[in-house]
Amino acid sequence: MRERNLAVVLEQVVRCQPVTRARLAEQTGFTKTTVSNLLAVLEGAGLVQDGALVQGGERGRPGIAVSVNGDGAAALGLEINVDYLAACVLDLGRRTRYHQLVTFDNRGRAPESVISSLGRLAAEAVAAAAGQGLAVAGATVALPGLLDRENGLVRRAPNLGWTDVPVSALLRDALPDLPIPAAHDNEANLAALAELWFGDGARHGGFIHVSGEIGIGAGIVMDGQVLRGTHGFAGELGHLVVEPGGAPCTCGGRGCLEQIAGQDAILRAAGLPAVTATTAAKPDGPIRELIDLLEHSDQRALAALDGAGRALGATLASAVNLVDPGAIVLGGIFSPLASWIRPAVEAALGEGSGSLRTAVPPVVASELAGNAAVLGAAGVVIERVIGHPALLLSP
Amino acid sequence: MRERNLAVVLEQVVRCQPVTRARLAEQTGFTKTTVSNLLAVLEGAGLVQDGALVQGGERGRPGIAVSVNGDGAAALGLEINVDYLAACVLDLGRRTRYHQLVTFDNRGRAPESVISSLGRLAAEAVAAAAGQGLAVAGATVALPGLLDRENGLVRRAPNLGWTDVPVSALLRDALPDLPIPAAHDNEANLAALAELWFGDGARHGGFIHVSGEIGIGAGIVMDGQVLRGTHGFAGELGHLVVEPGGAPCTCGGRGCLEQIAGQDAILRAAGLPAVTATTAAKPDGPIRELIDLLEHSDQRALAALDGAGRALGATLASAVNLVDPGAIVLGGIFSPLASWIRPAVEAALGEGSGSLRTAVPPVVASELAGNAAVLGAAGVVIERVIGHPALLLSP
DNA sequence: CCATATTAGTCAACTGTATGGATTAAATAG
DNA sequence: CTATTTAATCCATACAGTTGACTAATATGG
Repeated sequence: MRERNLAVVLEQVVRCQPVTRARLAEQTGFTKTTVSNLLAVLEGAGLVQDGALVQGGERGRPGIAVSVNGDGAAALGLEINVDYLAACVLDLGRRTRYHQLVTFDNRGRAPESVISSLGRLAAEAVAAAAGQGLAVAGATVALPGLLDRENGLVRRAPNLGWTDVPVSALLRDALPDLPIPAAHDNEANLAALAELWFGDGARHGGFIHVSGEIGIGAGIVMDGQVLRGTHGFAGELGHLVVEPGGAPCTCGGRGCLEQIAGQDAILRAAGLPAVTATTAAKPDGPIRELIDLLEHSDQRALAALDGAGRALGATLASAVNLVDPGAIVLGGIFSPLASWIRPAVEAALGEGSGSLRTAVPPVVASELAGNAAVLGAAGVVIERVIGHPALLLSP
Repeated sequence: MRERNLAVVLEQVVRCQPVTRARLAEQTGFTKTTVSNLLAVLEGAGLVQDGALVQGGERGRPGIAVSVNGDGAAALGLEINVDYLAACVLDLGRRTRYHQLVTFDNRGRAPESVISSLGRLAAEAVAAAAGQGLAVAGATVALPGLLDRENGLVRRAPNLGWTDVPVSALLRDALPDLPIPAAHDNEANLAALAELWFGDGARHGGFIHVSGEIGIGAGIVMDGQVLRGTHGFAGELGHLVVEPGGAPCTCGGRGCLEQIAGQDAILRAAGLPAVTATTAAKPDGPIRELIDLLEHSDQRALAALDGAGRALGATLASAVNLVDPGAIVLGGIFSPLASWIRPAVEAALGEGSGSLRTAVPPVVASELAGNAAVLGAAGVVIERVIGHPALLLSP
């Protein structure tokens, strides 16, 4: 019970950053006494902080500004991807306090080896955080591939070449011991959550975050949560069929969106060499070359993006009819390409989504681009701390 | 706090029907004393009942079987549809205690008039329930059309001819006053929930319930809840595009599934006259005629269902990739037609859903058919009572 | 047939947590 | 300088669930 109420108060503090105890009492429905007591506990755990005096009304005693303690607990986000490992540390105020990206060709390397490298990266991050007076509360790892979270397995990560890898166990061994047990989740899901917590996804209620990478994934966020599906495989937007009987796809089907609007397909259509593995936001990747072409109004490149956009929009129309999102967020490689791809997406989306709905959801570009997944991973820890502050009490 | 704990205990009682206090204590984590106290409160409210003695282990004192009181509170489900009004009363044991369906051509009638007829039906149902010693705790109304539940409006119900009707207010006036305030929801959503609570949808984890009526709607159930979408318009499966540039649809688009696998399209393809409004499970409707043809292996009819099934399956493949349901449940007109349509659905579904997933979700026929929506409506009340038993305490 | 083990349920004292009303603290208005 | 308003805290109280001992009802085994 205490646990729940601590969470309620802490959530309210986070939402309204500098608040007085009196206002918290109004908002939460607790008495001022209770709020004071709960805040005392949270302050003891280093989660909140008293600040300057603030006068609320016209006259009367000024209140004490309570805010989240930016120098107490911190969250560690980690990411394993095809050609890099990444780590970031966020404080509870959601500011980035440390960020590290190490290029690393992980294809074919043994999972144990990759994860122990990740462990070293994590240890560095924890040390760096400690140097800034931050105590890392927990970590989450972003992984590319299909996960079986119940059993702690990576079912298949085609781009890493992993099959049925017991990540949970490996991570337990490799990561430093932290108060909150380590978690892991799909890259696309975490990127979508990052959009919710750090981008402006929250303004739209629910949304679909489209991650363009080698494949095309989507994270569907509704009511502040990712839609996972019964087996955790929801959001496979890239394998919706756009051209029945079209080009064969790695999934075994034909005419999947991925084959038409995926990174390789776009590059090929634009006359650039396709690459087998690349990161979305890399400043010098093939996407950079593509953008150069686009900025010089290269006709082939423009046509490539128009075609991809139309396919993507038509597919999203299906998703909109099924899921009714408040917005479509273009992430991954689609984020830097948004100016060129958005018009076609919007056009196709408008044609395909029923006129019954008042308005077609707006299509916006993510501002997080390549860092979305790591940020989301750290965000999970932050949400965890806020939702269960009792985990950080007492030894 | 008490409220929550009452709900926890009651939920457990419902789940394990006859249970002893000792077992409840184990399952809920409360002490035996606490369970006893909470049960005393619930018994006072007429929600649970002590039964016969039951011996649990090999030896030792036998426990008292606690079960839901089937003769205490009851739930009223109501439905407004194009050509009928319906009401049903369920007890907390989920048994149907009263059921009434009145044929009524509601097209064009003023909403006030329809709702006051519904009010009379509701009053009869409450009286009938009282005659059986049941106290109706609340009611929910199933409506065909797009709802704005926040503002209590029917936005559009094309088949009823309603636009922006303030149902909430009208219902408040027309329905008898009950301890739990009346609610309303979309027909398709409630049918899906009925499948969850009264069919065997629960076994599959999450599922998509496809309602074939004049149009084709779907209720997506995940984690025991309906996926509503940001504006409450999720599940518009019938307006996913199957044939780009195909036949124009009432929604303004072209080639929507509804135009290929909807009731009218199937009837037409089978060589039967299309009808503008009919209820799925009516024993003497045009669907009955269609089934007659099918049972006599009429080639045109068989081909019609094969074609509709392939279109439906292809569309569902998109839905499966996006939402990852544990099963597809065929409801509405698809339920009686399941034997003939299922093979094509399964075939198309198998082709279109990515091979990444281990298994394509099973396609099953709903056993509830036409009554699903009313049952779901009553089910909502039952869930409400179980989730907030405190609402039925004290005056 | 009776003692013992075993399981179910209740009773009485205890503890933790939030509430309510009064109190102290710090500002502005006149 | 006093009255008023708002903020925060103090202290006694009530509620709810826990703890551990106790009673009740059955089966086992000598």
